[in-house]
Amino acid sequence: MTCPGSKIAALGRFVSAADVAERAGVSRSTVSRAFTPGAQVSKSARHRILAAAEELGYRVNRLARTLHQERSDLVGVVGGNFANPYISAQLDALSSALHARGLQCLLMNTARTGGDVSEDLARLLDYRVRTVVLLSGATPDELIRLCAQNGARMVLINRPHPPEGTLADLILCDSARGGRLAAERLAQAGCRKVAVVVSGSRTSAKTARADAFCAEMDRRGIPVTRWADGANSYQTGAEAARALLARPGPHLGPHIEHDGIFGVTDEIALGVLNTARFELGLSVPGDVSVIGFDDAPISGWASHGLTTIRQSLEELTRATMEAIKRPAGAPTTRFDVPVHLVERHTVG
Amino acid sequence: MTCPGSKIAALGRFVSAADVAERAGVSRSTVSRAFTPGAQVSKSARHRILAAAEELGYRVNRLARTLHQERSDLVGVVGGNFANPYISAQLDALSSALHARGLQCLLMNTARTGGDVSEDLARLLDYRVRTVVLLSGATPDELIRLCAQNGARMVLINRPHPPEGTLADLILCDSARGGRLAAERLAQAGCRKVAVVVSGSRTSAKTARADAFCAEMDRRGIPVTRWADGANSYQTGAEAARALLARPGPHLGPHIEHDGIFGVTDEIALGVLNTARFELGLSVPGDVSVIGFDDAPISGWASHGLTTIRQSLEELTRATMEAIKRPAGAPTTRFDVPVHLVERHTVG
DNA sequence: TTGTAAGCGTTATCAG
DNA sequence: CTGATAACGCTTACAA
Repeated sequence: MTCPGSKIAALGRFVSAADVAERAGVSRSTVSRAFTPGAQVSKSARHRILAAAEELGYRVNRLARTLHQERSDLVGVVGGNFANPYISAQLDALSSALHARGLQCLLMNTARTGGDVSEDLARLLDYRVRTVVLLSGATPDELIRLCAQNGARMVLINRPHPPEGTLADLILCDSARGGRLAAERLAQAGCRKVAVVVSGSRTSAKTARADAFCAEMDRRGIPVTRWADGANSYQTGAEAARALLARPGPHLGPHIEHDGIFGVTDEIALGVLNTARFELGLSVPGDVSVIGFDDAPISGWASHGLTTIRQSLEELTRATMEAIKRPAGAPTTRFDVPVHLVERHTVG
Repeated sequence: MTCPGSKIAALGRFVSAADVAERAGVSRSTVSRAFTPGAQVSKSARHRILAAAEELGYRVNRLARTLHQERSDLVGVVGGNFANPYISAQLDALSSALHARGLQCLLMNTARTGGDVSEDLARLLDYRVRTVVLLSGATPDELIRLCAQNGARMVLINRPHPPEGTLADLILCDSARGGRLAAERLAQAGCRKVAVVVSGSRTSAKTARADAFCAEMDRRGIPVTRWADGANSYQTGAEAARALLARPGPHLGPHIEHDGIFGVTDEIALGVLNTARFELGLSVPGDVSVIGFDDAPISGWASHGLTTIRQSLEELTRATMEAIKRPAGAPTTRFDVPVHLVERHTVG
């Protein structure tokens, strides 16, 4: 730095426009104008102001700026499991897209919270977020009401049965089709007794996937066991595999065996797959076929090669951004994200 | 709802304290007091106010509140690769811990940005974050200066050579020890010619891990090839494996072979591992040993069983939260996160 | 082109 | 216990 007198003076507080105004010898309004895109300021004033701001480390306070505008640049993103291989990829893509659009991502992790979820979510509104995006987890009616009353938009991702009177943009991958595709594929592989592994949660898209799977199997007269317990996690898949694929033996009680398993998320399916292969010593797809849902990046890794139902991350992110970009008063819509079978090596 | 006249009237804008005051028949100040923990309000007034607020869907505007206080509840979290298996786990833990502490997480994804990174990061200050946490990516001097000038704290995670005069809390896992442990383990396995795979980035902790690894190998007289190219990704590991483990043959040019590879992150190491096993048909650890760094959750999966250097996620998160919780004026410190070898099945 | 003044939704101070 | 009133840092008429 060659600017004379530019010794950095840490104020211990945020630099304000008044500080800059004083340094540049203009009024606060002029400083404001210098930072407002379409405003009229003389070249020399702008130059002095920008220099002063640079020296002092001034940045416009967007919190204060937001007090004037009806919408902030804050987008609340809510989820409960950012370590999940698909959700983390989704979050990575979404946060990147938001950033590119000049929007800020206010992240809220609702998992592992003892308290009131609806109170937690409502906290997002304290920051006047323009939109709340629900990636996963519950959708309390309370939040819906709050958003509606405050004119904030909501974007619900993969929530097949949105609460009554919801004022939200819906983004849905075709769970019914996906579940059906999974069933068809296992049937085609010649499975005679199958199972579907869902997490314990009630209202999610996972249930819809499982339902469609069961319906299609029913139609074909193939018996299906429904395992619905635990979280949406690898561990759940592992536990299910131990129970559903137990080999008959003197100490094991009744003989339970399945030759095809559908995990409603890839993480669950990978838990099933690895447990079958490495813990139970089964051949996949020789002894049992496994199919998942999502197509998370790691599912394609050679260590897994999981056959799965893909919901395109690009499409999903594009649709989410479309919804977020809608103007405040626009009517709500619904975006459908296509789904298709990705053939790999875990179904016979 | 049994309240008469409680029909929800969506205002299309955020509900303010003035709205509540009018409905409850009190002044704005009293409304404010009703929402301030230690304040004095009559029981009846509080009751009326809370009821009105509930009906209208009022929430205290923390943006406006922040104008008065010197610190906000916003913590900026910056990273570039949230889909990485270790970073996503870290983000999951951190966001959860922040939430439990009543702090909000303002997430910024700096990857895939064409623009000026330092300008992007500075945008966080526009929201008056009390602290900026850098999970990964570059640390522009510009940002350091800006934070210092504005009295915002910084927390630098695994940035071994912080810029000169940095006013930041440092959180460091013992890269030197980790790199050495990896080298010792490969040497112990009898490796004679090893390689280390780093991503292309310069200033990160990954370089320190690689340096320590090389130094220890040098000391032992074991030749080491350094592959430093591409991103911190699975793909980088895969490409490195193809180059470093190429079998001799007429069309391949010089014979390049290594019997031990250290990937400076688990994601890289997993790329090496899977490519060696499934694409090159090599036995791990029979033909080649592979060791990683991080101990991401998926490294422990039976499909991988990666031997790795673990940096405890719990310790890391705890230290990060400690740093975040420090009061505004507290002197900066340094937290060391221990590191140890996790023995699994990819080193002979 | 610039400055003055009002207002955004809070909280804090100070009378009453 | 409550209500004016003055900040907080900014934007935006309005006036000069």
